[in-house]
Amino acid sequence: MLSLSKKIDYALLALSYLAHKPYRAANTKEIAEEYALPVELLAKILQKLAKAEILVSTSGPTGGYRLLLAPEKISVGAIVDIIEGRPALVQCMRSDSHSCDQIQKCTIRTPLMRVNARMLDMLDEISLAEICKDETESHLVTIPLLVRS
Amino acid sequence: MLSLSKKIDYALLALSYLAHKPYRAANTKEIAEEYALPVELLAKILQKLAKAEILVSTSGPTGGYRLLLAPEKISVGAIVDIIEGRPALVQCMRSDSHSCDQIQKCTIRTPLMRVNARMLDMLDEISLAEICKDETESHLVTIPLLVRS
DNA sequence: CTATATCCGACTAATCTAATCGGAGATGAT
DNA sequence: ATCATCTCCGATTAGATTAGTCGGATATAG
Repeated sequence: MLSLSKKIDYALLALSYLAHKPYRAANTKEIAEEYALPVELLAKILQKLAKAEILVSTSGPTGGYRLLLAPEKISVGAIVDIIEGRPALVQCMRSDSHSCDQIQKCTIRTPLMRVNARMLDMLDEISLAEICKDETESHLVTIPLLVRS
Repeated sequence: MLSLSKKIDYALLALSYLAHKPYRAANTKEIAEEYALPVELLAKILQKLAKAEILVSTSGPTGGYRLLLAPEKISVGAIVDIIEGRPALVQCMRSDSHSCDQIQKCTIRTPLMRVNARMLDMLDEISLAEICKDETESHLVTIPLLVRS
């Protein structure tokens, strides 16, 4: 219910990891171990991101993935889109299934589409940079506490 | 993935039906037939809404449900909350499960909580009245097309 | 040529959601 | 008073979605 899939979680974690290491390629195993994620699953996620040209991949030893765009240029909406397809509040708003089961008397479709649009807008407005930056913010919370005494 | 459950759909349909008939009680069967919904499932949904004092119920023949509040006073967020519990973008933000599986190195928790809060705010801002009103609005779209020739 | 990568489809397992079933407790109408 | 028609509630089954696994192909640095 209104939750992100684990795939999206994993994608965000991996992307934030890569955003912090822009100078070199990181491979699937390395990232999976960092966050204790299932390697094969993460692999497929990274493959999709590479195919969508969010990441570049290089094969062979010393290979791995690297961010292709600046974190500011990547939106959470785009990531969701790539990995799970465009989300929809209700099934009848998905690109595949056009018909509301048998509900032809549905009176709430139009307003719900507006809500749906608001949700998509929200996701598009959030950049990967925003998802990454808060390491520094939580440091700003921690350090004063250490300094206090 | 970021979708409402059918229970929520059914709840919104039922509530919009009741909003259009404020003068009398409607029973489960009547509403279920109107939208071709499974009766027993709808029954449980209405029961929850009644328990949460969104609806009042009266038993026996001629009984049924009636809206207790004006549609403007009921938010979609509240309905979601009653039927499925407070939604959360990721599991670790739910009131029950406090711990991120094994991911202690999670770097994205704080920013995601902010996104989560934005989503909840959005749901709280949308009233049942908004979900109901668009019958008239979609008429405003249709009529000019008919008038055109 | 070999070890280490990405890549990709098909499959199984686990979880979550939808729907059904059985039966108890009100209450208005006859 | 009893009967038909409701609400009410827990337990269970069925179905759909998501998570995770497996086997094998292709690329490449050393």
